Amino acid sequence: MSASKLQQDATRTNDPEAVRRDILEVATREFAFKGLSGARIDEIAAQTNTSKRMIYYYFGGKEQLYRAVLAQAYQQVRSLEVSGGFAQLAPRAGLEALIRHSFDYHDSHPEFVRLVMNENIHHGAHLAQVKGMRARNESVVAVLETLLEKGVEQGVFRSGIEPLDLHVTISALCFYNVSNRYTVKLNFGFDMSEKHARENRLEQIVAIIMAWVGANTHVLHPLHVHTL
Amino acid sequence: MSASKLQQDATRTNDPEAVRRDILEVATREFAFKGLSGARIDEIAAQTNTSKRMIYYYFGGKEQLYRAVLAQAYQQVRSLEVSGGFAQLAPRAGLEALIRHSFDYHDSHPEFVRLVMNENIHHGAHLAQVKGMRARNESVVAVLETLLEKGVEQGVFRSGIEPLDLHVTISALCFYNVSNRYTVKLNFGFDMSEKHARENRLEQIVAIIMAWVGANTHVLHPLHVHTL
Amino acid sequence: MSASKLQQDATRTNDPEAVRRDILEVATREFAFKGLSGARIDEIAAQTNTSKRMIYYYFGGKEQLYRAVLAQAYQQVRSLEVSGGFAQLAPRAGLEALIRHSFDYHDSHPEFVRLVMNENIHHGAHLAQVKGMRARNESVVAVLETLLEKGVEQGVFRSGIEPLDLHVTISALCFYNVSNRYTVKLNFGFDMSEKHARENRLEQIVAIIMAWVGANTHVLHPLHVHTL
Amino acid sequence: MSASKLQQDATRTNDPEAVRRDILEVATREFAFKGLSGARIDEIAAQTNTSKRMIYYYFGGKEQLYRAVLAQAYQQVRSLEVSGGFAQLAPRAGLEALIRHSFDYHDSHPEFVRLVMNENIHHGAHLAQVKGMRARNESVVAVLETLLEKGVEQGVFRSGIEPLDLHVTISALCFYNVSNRYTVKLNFGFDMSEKHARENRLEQIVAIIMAWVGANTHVLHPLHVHTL
DNA sequence: GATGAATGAGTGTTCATTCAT
DNA sequence: TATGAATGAACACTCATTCAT
Repeated sequence: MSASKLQQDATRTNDPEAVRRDILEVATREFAFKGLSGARIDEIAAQTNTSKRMIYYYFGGKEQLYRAVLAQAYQQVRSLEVSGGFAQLAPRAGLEALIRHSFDYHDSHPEFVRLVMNENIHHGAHLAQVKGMRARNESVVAVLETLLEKGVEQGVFRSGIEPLDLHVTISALCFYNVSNRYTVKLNFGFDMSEKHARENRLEQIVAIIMAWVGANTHVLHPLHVHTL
Repeated sequence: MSASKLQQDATRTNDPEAVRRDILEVATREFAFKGLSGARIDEIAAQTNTSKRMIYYYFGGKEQLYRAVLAQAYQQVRSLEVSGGFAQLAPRAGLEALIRHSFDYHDSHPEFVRLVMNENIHHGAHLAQVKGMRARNESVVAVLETLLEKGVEQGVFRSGIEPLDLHVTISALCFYNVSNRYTVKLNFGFDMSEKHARENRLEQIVAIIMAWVGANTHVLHPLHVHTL
Repeated sequence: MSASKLQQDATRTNDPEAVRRDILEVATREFAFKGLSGARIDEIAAQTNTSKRMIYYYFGGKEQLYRAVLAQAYQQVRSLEVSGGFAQLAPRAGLEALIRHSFDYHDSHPEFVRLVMNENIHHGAHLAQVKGMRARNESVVAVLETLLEKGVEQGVFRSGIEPLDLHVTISALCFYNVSNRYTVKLNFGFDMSEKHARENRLEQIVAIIMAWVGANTHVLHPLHVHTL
Repeated sequence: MSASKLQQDATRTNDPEAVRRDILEVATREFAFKGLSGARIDEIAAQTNTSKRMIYYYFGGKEQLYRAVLAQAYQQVRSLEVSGGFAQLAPRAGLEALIRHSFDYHDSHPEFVRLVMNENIHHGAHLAQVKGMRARNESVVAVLETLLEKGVEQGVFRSGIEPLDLHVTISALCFYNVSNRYTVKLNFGFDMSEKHARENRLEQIVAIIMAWVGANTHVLHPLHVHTL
């Protein structure tokens, strides 16, 4: 019995959850690559083991499928972050581990990064309709809060840094390294996706954030020089 | 008053350059909002003073219009950066001014930010066809190089920081603050576009970078804790 | 039950092959009448029992539909010629039968003639992309070759005539009688499509070719008088 | 002074007849190549020394330009045929000379051939509106009539052949050799436009017609074998 | 649940033609 | 007389979605 035959049988063998997963996986790739309006239902269906009709059967339509993709993508990030156990580590070690984890996650999930870009292009219109976003995300900030508090107590972090600001800083640096790969390559001829470049950049990001949150950092008064 | 002067004042301006600008302006907005495939030529035309037909007369097609929009957007950023005269300032003052300028530019040109996001979603396929990108961009890195060199010489910056890495760091922090506004809002309920939040974040970004490049920063050895 | 009701039912009868045939038939007429660029997909669709959308579903596009029409038109001619059984007849009878068949086919298939004209106007660009043309056509020449060989052997045909030249001669005379009907009518007021004219012309064509291939024909040395 | 400059001046130097000729020449090429609906006014204008506006100024529109092209093409053929002086020659010599002339004319004017094909595709709709077609053409038939009459009188041609039938036969054989070049090439791999093939075919055509009209030709009774 | 066929509203694009100068 | 800009109607083609079986 051939492989394709087996696959066909597998689909026929009435595993609704497998069908859902199959569709979702293909759709994630397509939406990440081409955006909501750029992706084609026909192309998604063609890459699936099922037919186009099933997409409508299981998800209802293109937009709903897109939302399901979004929800699933976010669910994965956050669940990993919480279960990382960073809060239990020593402050510096915990923060650094969290940074490294964030960097790696973005690096190994470019589709997630592109989906988030897409949502921002669309003003978050679709993410807004995905339930439970807020709750899922706030746990990450809680972890950072714990680490910051312990760090300040132990004298290794300076005070005055908001957990959310720290999260945004980490995200910004990790996100950009994946999100803007193509334009950076075209504008400067520098390939941020190369192994060496990625390793290098990770150390830089750790250094940047550690320098900022470090207790011994002299934060000089900004000069407020405006030239425009 | 000359005849041509009179006609310029007339209602039917017959100014090809103005028509081009009109189309380009509307198209920039539409493409930034909806992406290449999401934007509609009909809708763009409807918002112009001309007809759909003229878009084809002036630009040739949807993709070419998109490319013209991209090229113009990049041209504006870089020309401002170079003419900023940052290289002539004292190292710390120059760098800080450049950061503030970058932040302000991203903040006041969200369409540019979205266009860049879009290009990255499409793997830079269209930007690749816009000529002269590389040359335009390298001047920014040159400015940073000058400032870094002078700073190290004067003992206010530490050595070992690559100009391009510094540029990427500045960009990442400034870019993200605009690009990811919507998802941050939805995920954390925090509005990064509010006046107070923006002012606050700018000072943070300056502090982050200054702490990193500062000569007196203790860069501790990374701990290399991997949790994944 | 009304006529339109009947038609609607016919379309619903879910017979893909019938839909294909329907489209192909209408398209043949339209392309023959107006050429590739002159024909309109909308008009073709309007004359079918299906919609414009289905033309794309079944054929992919205008050019592909045109090619399908071409391929089908050629398929019909050749299949008839081969199955004519001319090669089995006595040389003179076989040749004459083939001429009469060729004349009748052109006469009763003016769309085929016009499609061929069209292809020649376009330098055969589309026919070149239809597969299996060469193989289909060479069988006709083989039939003529058999007849000529037998005829020379039996002393009823003169030697030295190439099968392909004979085919071209037959084709030229039969083709022109249909292809150039309109210009001949306008230039000389003579209607070649009238029953009497057609019957008359067929006998002439038979006579012309028989006179040429006949064993007893005195072929005089050409005079080579050039007047230009 | 550059070549293009000279040309531009030539156009500017107010020679309306030269402008007309220029447009007509380009249009003949384009219409012959692509047919009426396939040809583009923009492309014709681009190949001209003048602008698109001038085509409308001189000819009124696309269809009228097409008609002007048609009229001019026919004018050239016929004027050459009449002035050939074939009627003054001995019957056989005159007929042969006329055949050779006709072959050469078709051979060296493929655009004319294609224009005629085009007209036939369009049912002669446009040629019908060109005045004086009938008168121009009947002179050719008159020449053939004279030759046939003299030939029968002198015993070198058999009687019973209509001048117009003879004309149609000559035309058919000469026309097809140019008109159907592309399909013959694709269907049989035989290139009728090669020098050797053309020379060969001309002698064949002369032989075919001479055999038919010759006084000594035995025209056998047709067998009337129908196989369809 | 599953499949190929069908659909209508829309989407980018082209074309002959005319206007303003 | 000549030129670039402008126009609207038409044209080929696409897409998400639904129907019949």
